[in-house]
Amino acid sequence: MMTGFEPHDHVGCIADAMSAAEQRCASRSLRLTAVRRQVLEILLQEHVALGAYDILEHLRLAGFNSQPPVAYRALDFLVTNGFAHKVERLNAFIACSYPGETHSPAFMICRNCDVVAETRSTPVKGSLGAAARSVGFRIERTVVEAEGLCPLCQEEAI
Amino acid sequence: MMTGFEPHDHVGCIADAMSAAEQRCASRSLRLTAVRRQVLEILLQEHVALGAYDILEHLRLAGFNSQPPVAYRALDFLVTNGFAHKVERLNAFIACSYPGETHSPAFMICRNCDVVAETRSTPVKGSLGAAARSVGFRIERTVVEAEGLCPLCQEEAI
DNA sequence: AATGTTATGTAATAATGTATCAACAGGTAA
DNA sequence: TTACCTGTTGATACATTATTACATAACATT
Ligand SMILES: [Zn+2]
Ligand SMILES: [Zn+2]
Ligand SMILES: [Zn+2]
Ligand SMILES: [Zn+2]
Repeated sequence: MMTGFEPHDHVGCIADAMSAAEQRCASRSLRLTAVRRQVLEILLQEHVALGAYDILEHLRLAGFNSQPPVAYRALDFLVTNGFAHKVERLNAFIACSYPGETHSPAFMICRNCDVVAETRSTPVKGSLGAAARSVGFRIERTVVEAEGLCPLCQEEAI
Repeated sequence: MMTGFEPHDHVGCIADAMSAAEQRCASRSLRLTAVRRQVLEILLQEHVALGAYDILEHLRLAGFNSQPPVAYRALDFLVTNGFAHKVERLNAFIACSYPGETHSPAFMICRNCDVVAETRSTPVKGSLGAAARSVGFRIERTVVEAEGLCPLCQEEAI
């Protein structure tokens, strides 16, 4: 059930995510405008994280003549509403692999090929949560990212 | 044993860290040069994360006429050798609270007052480690950061 | 239609991070 | 000593990432 490293039906993967986004926006009366839809599609094309300026390039190829704030706003919308995440380690963005389910994402980032896989994490249940409780820190959001080598790049490295 | 949120002997906290750094550098034949020492002292002054350009300002106040690469190089040295960490969420750096012990750090970041507390994490033992094993991803380094409200800022918010 | 709200367009700028190369200092080995 | 190697520093320029500010446009409510 891991996207990213394992091969999978990527066309379906994209279609599912888009229709999930449609429905979710409809039911919450969020406006999935042209720019936002386009940015989400761009992110869904690949399981790598794209920088805001990568997004901008793709937007221009798609006929939008956009400046940086346009990309950042669309990304902010997608992140805020759970359709995408920011990968802090890369200052870049990636489509969510589990849209519709509220969750704390965790990422595995291959330092060689830049593929990113998302999984769900439960950081509040682990040592971090214990530390937070012991000092009275109230966790609102967590960033959990692992950097390393994906299965394919491990083979190559041999 | 948590620095950052809890009051503590900060002068001793700084002195301990500096002498630990001295010894460690001596025993490993690492060169704790003037710039590196100064940057570490700057970081140790406060339990907040400082950006590279904040460091540069402090360096200039201390009589160094330094350009960006100087700060980044010194920070890289400190991070590589375990004297400091980068807080990815903030694109900023903080002195290590557990120097001398190799560890995976985790941070609690107050979104209101910017105080950062470091604790140790064991991400490989939790759900992230399980996910990594199940797909064959080899973790080399982890980023674990929690954003929220520190005890003091929770009180204020009432 | 009038109004308030949300989203977009655009220019300029700020903040963060790198590449490059010359100069310099310490150690090592003829 | 001299020559050489290595790591560190100084300095300029450049590249990337992110935000501010303000004007315009689209949408919703009355
Ligand atoms: Zn997700
Ligand atoms: Zn890889
Ligand atoms: Zn540490
Ligand atoms: Zn606080």
